[in-house]
Amino acid sequence: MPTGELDRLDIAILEALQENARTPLSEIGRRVGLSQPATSERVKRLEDRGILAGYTARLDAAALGLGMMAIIRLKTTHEHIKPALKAFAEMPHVIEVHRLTGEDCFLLKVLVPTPGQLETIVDTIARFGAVTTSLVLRSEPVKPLGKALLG
Amino acid sequence: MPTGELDRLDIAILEALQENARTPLSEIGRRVGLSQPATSERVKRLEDRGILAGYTARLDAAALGLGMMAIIRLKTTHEHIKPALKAFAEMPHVIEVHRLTGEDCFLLKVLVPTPGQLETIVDTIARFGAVTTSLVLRSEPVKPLGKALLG
DNA sequence: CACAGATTCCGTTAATTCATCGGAAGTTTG
DNA sequence: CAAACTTCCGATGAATTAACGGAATCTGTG
Repeated sequence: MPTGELDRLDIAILEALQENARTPLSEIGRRVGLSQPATSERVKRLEDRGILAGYTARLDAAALGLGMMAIIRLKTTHEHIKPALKAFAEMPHVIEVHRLTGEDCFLLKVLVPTPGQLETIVDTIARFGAVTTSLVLRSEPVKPLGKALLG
Repeated sequence: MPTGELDRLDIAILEALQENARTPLSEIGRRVGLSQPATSERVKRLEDRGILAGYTARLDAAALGLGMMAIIRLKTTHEHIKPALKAFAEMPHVIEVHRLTGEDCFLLKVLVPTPGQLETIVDTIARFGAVTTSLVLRSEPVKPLGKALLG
């Protein structure tokens, strides 16, 4: 069979695990119509295929005192890219780094406890180029990508 | 003690669970120097406090045929905000929605299998205002936010 | 058409992991 | 100083997962 084939059951299992990675396999199996061993085997196969890349805890940033999220865009020149990446890696509040096409070279997602911390980060990054910072007023809950697989 | 206090052990436990939410509690306990029941109790307390908000599977979007990530920014006017949010909720490829301060009102993260799908999404969103789309060339691995808690 | 090989499933059972309990040690409160 | 509280541990029972052997189905081939 081709590598990338997922049937309904696989998708349902992935959805269940994305919603709650601690749902017992017997419970998932019951929902999708499989026994616990069969469900276990499918999960293992999904892991082996690299589709299921791992399991992670969802932390509440606000409850951790990181109540402020910001998006930082950086427009810079080629020679700054490597040093910038290195600097980002060393900033614990920078939780996502994306290299982009278009006007801006990088888009960062940062979580900070205070505006002062954000200022420090922005100042550091501004050494590499032109920075645009936006506060996140509200985020919708991140969507599980089950439905995106059916199209 | 005040609600929001986390000691070294809590942070270590959260880090371990973020790295792999399926690590046995006995193993986590061994690493941080606690028994399995004590570790279990701390995890439960973190859950009750809302700090540990859940557990989720990490899926490999590329392996799922969603190899193209894009960032879409939308600049629009007040009356479009609610309908836009509703529309975003119905688009399975839109996996993150952030409302921003500044020039742009929304920032979206989308995962699509093909450029054609991206075009469809951009066209739909452009009905609400001015759209700026950037392809993501590369993403650094998302950083666990353990170190961000120490400062 | 039959038959080997492969795949995927099930039921059973062993191994692992988790939840619960009673009690000890240390801290805070009155 | 004692009572109440917290957090820990070890032990044990409950739940979950992993590892079988065998049945059913599908695939390709002589």
